[in-house]
Amino acid sequence: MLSHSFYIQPDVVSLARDLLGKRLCTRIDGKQASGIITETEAYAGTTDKASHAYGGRRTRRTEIMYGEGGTAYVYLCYGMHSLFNVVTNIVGVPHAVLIRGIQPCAGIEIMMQRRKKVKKGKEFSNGPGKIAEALGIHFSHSGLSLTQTTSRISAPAIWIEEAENKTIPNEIVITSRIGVDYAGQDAKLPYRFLLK
DNA sequence: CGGCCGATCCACT
DNA sequence: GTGGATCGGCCGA
Repeated sequence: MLSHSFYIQPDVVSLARDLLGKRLCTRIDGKQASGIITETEAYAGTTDKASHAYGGRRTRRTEIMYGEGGTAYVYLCYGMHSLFNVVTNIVGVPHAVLIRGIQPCAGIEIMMQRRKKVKKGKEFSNGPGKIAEALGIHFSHSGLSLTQTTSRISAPAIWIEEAENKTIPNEIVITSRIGVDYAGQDAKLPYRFLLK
């Protein structure tokens, strides 16, 4: 499991890149599931027009981002999708990384069950709403620690760990972020990272 | 309190 | 490529 020190790194953009190839795991409703992170986006806090925390905006929803790095920021989008983000940096700096894609690893059966509307053969983990649904992550999980054990179980409900396979830098594709046209010039920033 | 909108997904053409 | 689903959050009055 990645340690607290990983999440409090000051550069959210390089941290987003470094999350590629790591394994995102959940143990929710007694079911374990995991996948290798294949797509991320960095959201750079108060100076980033695409961020919910742009301009220092603080609300009950965004308050989670102002907390210590290493917690989950999950919010409802379009009235029906939960989007999972990793909060980074120190208290008071509202940086976050949106997880947009995984390659299913363990618990594929339960993930397909959770995404049962999708016909067989269709992709079911290549978008931020899809991966949260497949992994059982809900916006009510916002604020959960990714590093601290809760109650008697041996791991958090959601955590990230190193994977065996090595990420090769030249297999990483960098583009602008998706769905943030409202952010003006900031929509063009090279803050999206994908594994080929 | 009313109204608008969104870090999306899916079905259909 | 287009449009509908669907509702919490945010803002202005």
